[in-house]
Amino acid sequence: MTDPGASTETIPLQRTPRERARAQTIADIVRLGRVHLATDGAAALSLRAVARDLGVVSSAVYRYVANRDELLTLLLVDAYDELGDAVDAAVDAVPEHDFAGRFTALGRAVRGWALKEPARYGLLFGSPVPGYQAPAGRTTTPGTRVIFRLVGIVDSAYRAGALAPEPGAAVVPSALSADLAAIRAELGLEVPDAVLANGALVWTSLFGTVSFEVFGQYGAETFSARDELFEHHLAVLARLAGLRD
Amino acid sequence: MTDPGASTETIPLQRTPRERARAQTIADIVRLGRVHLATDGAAALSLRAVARDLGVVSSAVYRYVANRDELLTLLLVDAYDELGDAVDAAVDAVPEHDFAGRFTALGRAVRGWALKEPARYGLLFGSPVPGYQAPAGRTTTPGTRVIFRLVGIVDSAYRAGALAPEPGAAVVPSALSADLAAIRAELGLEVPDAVLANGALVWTSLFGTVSFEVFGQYGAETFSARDELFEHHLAVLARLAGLRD
DNA sequence: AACCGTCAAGAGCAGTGCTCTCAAATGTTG
DNA sequence: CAACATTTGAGAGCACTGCTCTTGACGGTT
Repeated sequence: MTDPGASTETIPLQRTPRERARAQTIADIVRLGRVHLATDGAAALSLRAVARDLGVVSSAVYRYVANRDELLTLLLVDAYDELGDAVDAAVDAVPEHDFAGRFTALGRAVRGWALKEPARYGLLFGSPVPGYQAPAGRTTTPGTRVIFRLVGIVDSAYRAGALAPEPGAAVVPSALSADLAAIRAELGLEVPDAVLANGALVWTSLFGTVSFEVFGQYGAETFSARDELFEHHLAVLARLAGLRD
Repeated sequence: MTDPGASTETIPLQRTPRERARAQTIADIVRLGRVHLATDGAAALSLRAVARDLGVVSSAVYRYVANRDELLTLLLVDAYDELGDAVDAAVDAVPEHDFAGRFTALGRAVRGWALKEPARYGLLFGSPVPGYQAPAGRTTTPGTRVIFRLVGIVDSAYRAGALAPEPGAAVVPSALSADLAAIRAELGLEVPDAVLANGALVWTSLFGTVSFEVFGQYGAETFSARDELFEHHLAVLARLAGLRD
C-alpha cells in the first residue's frame, strides 16, 4: 500500500507560481486517486470521493482533470512506471552476465508488485474498464517497459552465446515470422524467430501465472505453497526462454 | 454474441404454475443480463437497464434477484457452464487416444469462446469486480471444469504411457509436493509431481496467452498473425505438458 | 490600481443500487 | 363459484455517481 501522506511526485520545474500550484494539485489528485484505486479498484474510482479527500467540491476537480477517464489514464501511467521501476531495480541488482538470474529477478519483481498492489495490477493487466479506452500515445511507452526488459535479457544471452538451443526447433510460419521480424527490427534484436516466439510465450505465461494468483483463480485451498509454486513455474519458464540455470 | 431472442434456458420442472412463471422470469433476467454483460462489461451491468428491457420497473426485478451481486453470480455460473460445454464438445470430438489433439482442441475452444465473448471471459478470468465476492459454493464446481478436463487429458496420457518424459526432471519442493498430493487424491490422478506442476503452468499459461489477446495487451500493431502465434504457443505448451505431437 | 485569467462553490441533470409502501393481479382453497 | 392469501408490479424516495453550467471571489500580471 502506498503511503498517502508521502507526496513524492516528481513535479517538473514550472515557471510561474500558478503553474507550480496547479502541478502540485494534479499531483495530489493522482496521489489520492492512487489510494482509492488500491483500495476499491478501478471501476469504483470516484472523482467525487477524490474531491472529498482533497477537501474540495467535486466540480473543482474538473479544473485539473478533464474527466474520470483522464484520471484513470494518469493512474495507468503511474502504475506502469512504478512496476517498470520495480522491475528495473530488481534486474539491475543482478550481475549483467547472469541472464537466468536477471530473468528470475524480473519475474519475482512482477509478482511481488502485483501481490502488493492487486487493484492497480488489475487495472494494467485485468479486464478492461468498461467504457474506457487507454489513449495509445500516452500509455504504450510505459506499458512496454517490462516486455522490452524481458526480451532484452534473452537477446543479451543470445549475443553472449549463453542461450541454450531451443528444445525441438519449432519452425514458425511465415506470417508470424514477419511479425517477429518487425519486432526484431524495431527493438534492434538479434534473436532468431523461434527464440523470440518462445519469449512471447514466456511473457504471457508469466503474467498468466501472476494473474491467476492475484485474481484468486487458484481457489482458496488448492495451493498453499504459492511461493514454491511460482518459483517452480519461473524455473520452467527460464528453461523455456533458453536461459539455462 | 448470444441471440437475445432464443430463450433456450433449461428450466427445471416446477409443480405450481407460479413457480413455473417465476423460473421463466428469472431465466429471462439472466438472458437479458447476459446481453448487457456481453455488450457493456461486468462493471456496467445495471439492474435498471435489465428491468427496462424486461418492460418492468426496476424494483420489480428485486422480487426475483436479491441484488446486483446475485445477478452477477447467476451470469458467472452461466458463463462458466457455457465455456465448459464448449470445451467438452471440442475435446470429445477428438479421439480418446489422441491426447495432444485433445489438448489442442481444448486450447482452441478456450480461445475461441474468449474471443467470441470477451466481456464474459473478462468476468471469469479478469480483474475481480470491485465489491463483488463470488460465493464459493455456487461457482467453484462450474469454475473447475476446464482445468479438470485439462489434467484429465494429461493423466490419461500418463496412464496410457503416452507421456513424454518431463524435460529436465524438476524436483518439486516438499510443501508444493503436499499440495500436489492433495490435488492428486481429490481428483483420483496418477501423474507424478513434476508433470502435475507443469500441468498447472500450462493451465495458467494458456489463460495468460488468451487473456493478453482478449484484453488487448499485445497492442494494436505488434502481432497481426494472432492465429499463428496462438497455434505456436499451443504447440509449445503441449510439449511442456509432456504431450508429444 | 485595474484587469483578466483562474479558481471554488453550488445547483442541477441523468443515471445507478436499493428499500419501502400500496394496490392489483393471480393462484389456491373453502 | 366466491373468499382468501400470496405474489407481483408500480411508484416514490434516499444516497450515491459523472458531468455541466453559472456565479462570484481570489490572485498574479501589467
